[in-house]
Amino acid sequence: MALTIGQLAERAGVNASAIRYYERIGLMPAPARESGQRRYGETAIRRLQVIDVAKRAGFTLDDARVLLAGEDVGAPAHERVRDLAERKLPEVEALIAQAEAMRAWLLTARGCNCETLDVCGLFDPAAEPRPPQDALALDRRLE
Amino acid sequence: MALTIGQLAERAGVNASAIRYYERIGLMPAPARESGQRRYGETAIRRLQVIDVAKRAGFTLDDARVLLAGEDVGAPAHERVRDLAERKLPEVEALIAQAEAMRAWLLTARGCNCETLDVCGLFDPAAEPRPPQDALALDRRLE
DNA sequence: GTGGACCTTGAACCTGGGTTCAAGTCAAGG
DNA sequence: CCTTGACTTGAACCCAGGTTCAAGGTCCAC
Repeated sequence: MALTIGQLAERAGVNASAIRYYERIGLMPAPARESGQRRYGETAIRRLQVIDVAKRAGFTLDDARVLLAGEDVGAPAHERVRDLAERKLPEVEALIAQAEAMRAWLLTARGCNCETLDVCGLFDPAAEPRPPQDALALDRRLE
Repeated sequence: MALTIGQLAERAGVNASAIRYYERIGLMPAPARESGQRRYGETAIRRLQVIDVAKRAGFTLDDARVLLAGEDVGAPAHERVRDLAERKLPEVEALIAQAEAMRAWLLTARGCNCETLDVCGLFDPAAEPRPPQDALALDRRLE
């Protein structure tokens, strides 16, 4: 029933080295060991799933730690979930706005007829793709 | 008429160290020098503007190099602009789709009532924020 | 008792787009 | 002469989220 790190990695669809990394940064608890090797229970799978979905929802691993830390203490999940979601929403909306501006610029750019970039209005400093004033740091973890 | 790197930096709204960096990676040409110091003409300002707008439109500095390299050779700009825009559009559209999925997930998450993450359907592996099949590397340079 | 598959550790490396630092050069002004 | 300020260089550092590597331990079957 107890899983090795390799088995857990396969079941959860992540890399074994990522699991060790999560342990290092305090995101996964240090599991029991048999002759030095980590042994995981079923709950570890769910925990990795939660981390994965949280990442894809735009949270950092730091956010995920907050999410999971309360779980260990027995605090109701919905408070943490709602709180984090509320905080992340404006960031995601800013990201969308910015991406839409990029898209608009690119659509215009497809019709460019300029001989040189010097005369191309697309590249004037006032040209569209402006970040919506608050630089968000979401970008780094979307893949 | 000739600008020092500090003057150019101020006029173009970038950091002097960024200009040196651009020179290092072949994005800005090495300018003439007076007793060891870089002296720039007016064209350098425009070039930095082009780089800035290109970045904001979602291009990498590598893309910008392609854009500008043709300029130096005298090739018509519109071909490069259109080409790059055409290539970048699907990436930006994928980014938008992904961000919209994140947004939808977060909106749902705001209504979470679960006692524990274990039972929360939001975190099931099939839960929404899925990248739209092609992992795009756009994320890293949006700010 | 040996081969191979798996596990362990810490440290170094990767990406992109720069920034920061130390140590040194140069010209002008007081 | 000495200071001040802007410039020069190469190298190291920053962010997040891991991956990769070297050197070694362990388990099981053949």
